[in-house]
Amino acid sequence: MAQKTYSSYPAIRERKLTATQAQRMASGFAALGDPVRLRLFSLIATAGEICACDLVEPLGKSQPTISHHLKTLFDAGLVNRERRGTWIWYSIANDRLDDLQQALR
Amino acid sequence: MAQKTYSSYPAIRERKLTATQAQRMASGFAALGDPVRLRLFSLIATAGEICACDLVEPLGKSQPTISHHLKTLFDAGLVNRERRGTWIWYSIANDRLDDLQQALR
DNA sequence: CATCTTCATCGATAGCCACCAATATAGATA
DNA sequence: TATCTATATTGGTGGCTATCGATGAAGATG
Repeated sequence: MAQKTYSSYPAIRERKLTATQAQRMASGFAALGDPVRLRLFSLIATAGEICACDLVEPLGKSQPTISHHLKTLFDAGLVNRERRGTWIWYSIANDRLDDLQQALR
Repeated sequence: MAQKTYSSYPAIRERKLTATQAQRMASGFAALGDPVRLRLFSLIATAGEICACDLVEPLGKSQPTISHHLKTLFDAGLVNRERRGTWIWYSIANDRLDDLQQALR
């Protein structure tokens, strides 16, 4: 079972956020705040898991640009990454996504 | 009853996003992707409605900076704004927030 | 080892953004 | 009209970020 690296947040409508909570939440939403990353995220999510090699062509961006965005998603804790031989497979970090979703409840 | 300006999005785990959907969603998450704005949003949400004059001091930023962030939230469709005499009152745009929350379902 | 493929990193550029001081705008009040 | 208060806008600066071409690193294969 996957490790949970981020703690849950209070519902934004119910409690005032501390500066620290806001910082962590913001890093997640900022990662989702780019259309290329959202589409990457959606491609990964609907595929279940997917090779990075299949994420370059659909968005019409260069390979370094896609790699950069995947790193941003990974650093924000939103996706998992696993090397299998030559290829790297991405999947959604469901706990992190759920935390962000619950924060907007 | 409030007008709904933004349409709902598909659940990000279920369907691939089009470029247009990703663009609109991203504008919402980008607005939430800053700790100062998240704390403003949380202050507004927990208050129900709140005067802009009460949003400057809690965050320790200048009045123009707070005004700038409030404009960003407003332009992203996340908050409502209403003038009452000298003061301006802010409240959460619940439909827009719900749409973003449901997108992460 | 030499080579091929996949992916990440580097270096550079252009555009965007957070922030503040100063100023403008608009409503209230006298 | 003159003045006060609340809020927005302007102008400027420094820092971040999206993007790409070129290059590097790491695994696979012969």
